[in-house]
Amino acid sequence: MSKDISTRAENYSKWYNDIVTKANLADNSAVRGCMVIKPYGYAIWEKMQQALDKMFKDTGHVNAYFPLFIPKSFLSKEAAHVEGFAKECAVVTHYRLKNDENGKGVIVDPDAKLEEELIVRPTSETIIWNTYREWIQSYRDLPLLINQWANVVRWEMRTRLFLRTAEFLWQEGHTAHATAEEAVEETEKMLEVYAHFAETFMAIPVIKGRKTANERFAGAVDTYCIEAMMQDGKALQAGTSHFLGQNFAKAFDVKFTGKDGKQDFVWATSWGVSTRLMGALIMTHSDDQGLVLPPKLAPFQVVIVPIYRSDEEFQKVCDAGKSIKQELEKAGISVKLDDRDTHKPGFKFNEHELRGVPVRIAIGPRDLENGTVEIARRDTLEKEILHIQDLPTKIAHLLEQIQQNLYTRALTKREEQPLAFKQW
RNA sequence: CGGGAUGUAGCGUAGUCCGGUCAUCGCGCCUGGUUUGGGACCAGGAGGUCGCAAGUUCGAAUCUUGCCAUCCCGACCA
Repeated sequence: MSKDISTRAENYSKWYNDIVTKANLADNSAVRGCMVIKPYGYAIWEKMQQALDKMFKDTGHVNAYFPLFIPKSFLSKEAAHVEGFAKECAVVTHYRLKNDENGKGVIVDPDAKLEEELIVRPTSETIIWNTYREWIQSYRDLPLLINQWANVVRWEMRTRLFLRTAEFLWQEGHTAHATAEEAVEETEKMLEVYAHFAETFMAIPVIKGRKTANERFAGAVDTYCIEAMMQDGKALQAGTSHFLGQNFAKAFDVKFTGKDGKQDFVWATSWGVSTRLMGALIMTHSDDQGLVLPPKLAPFQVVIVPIYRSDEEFQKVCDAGKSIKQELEKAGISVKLDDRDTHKPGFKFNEHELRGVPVRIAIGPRDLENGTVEIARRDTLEKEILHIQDLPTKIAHLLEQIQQNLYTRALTKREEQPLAFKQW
């Protein structure tokens, strides 16, 4: 609550940081610009991954994994690409440490210098297209529709938790096609997938657009993106999909023989979303009480808080809580029973609000007598009393309503924003 | 990478200008008891290289220099 976090009006940036850290999503680490994603934050990311991964697979893609390291020479094969990334690359120059002869600790062993330096991938086009050369000979090998879940490193000067970190998690799709038309179609299709994901799962209305020439991805012919409006009136680029033309095929000499027997370079796309989506999620829905999560991405959708005085009451309300949990789970709702006896109910109420749990159920002795519970929704902070037997259907409905309300609310906010187009 | 600010216990802070029992207070943490429908109360207790490193000085949280980190504004970027 305001006891813990700044308000948006006071200091928007501080409010954002407070939510990330106080809701236990992530923290800065000992490594400059790199964050520790904590279990609760990672659970949200896993939810996003699951939903996206399914959408990728439903559109014909498969997952694979390519190396973290890229030979330096690869990066320079596509001129615009290296131009774009050169300034923010971490470079591996040695492969061994040794004890410092003069004192404590270890030093880099000068004898263990790599013949060719390795770049920690800022993105994987080069290593992937170098590999595709071996995989693609014929039009029969196309299209090649591959996605990778990975971490990448971009040595950013100014970092912010989730929004811009030196290392971040993402997925990168890399597809190869026989024709330009097909590749453009893929680029547009994946942008649609991202837009659909943002609106349906994250409850974030997005605007689809195309980047201008100098905003384009380094090495792309055309860059499409989805942008979302944050509560401070700034737009956040939430996902990009690139039509790469034949740039990388030419750089890595990836040709295929068509039905007509003629050779041609392969057409390419790449597309990605990152842990920055977490930042978008946080900034779009949260309020001065803390995080607000859309039910479809909440690690648990419902929390049950037992209220009791004696040990005997504790047993009774917990038993009731357990059976409610079971009934809700049967209805496909994820539930956590907060049966910690080390914290008071009021403390738990505030904590779960701070962490954005969509629905809270409070159950106490009074409820046991009446066959009711008190439920509270996080988005509006409204409470009502429900009969226990109605819970599965009513809560399922309520969760849908919250999901919808968050979207509508975000859309309204966007429309009310003055046209101050600033970007993160 | 340019401009500005900050760094004292897990968190938030007092003290820094005017060097000298100054390491303050709150939250949190631990123990015991009473509590439990919106962040409980009482009593006791633990916890600190004052960001790091040099320097000035009889003496440095306090002054000087360098470094590191974080935050804000900008440029750049997913």
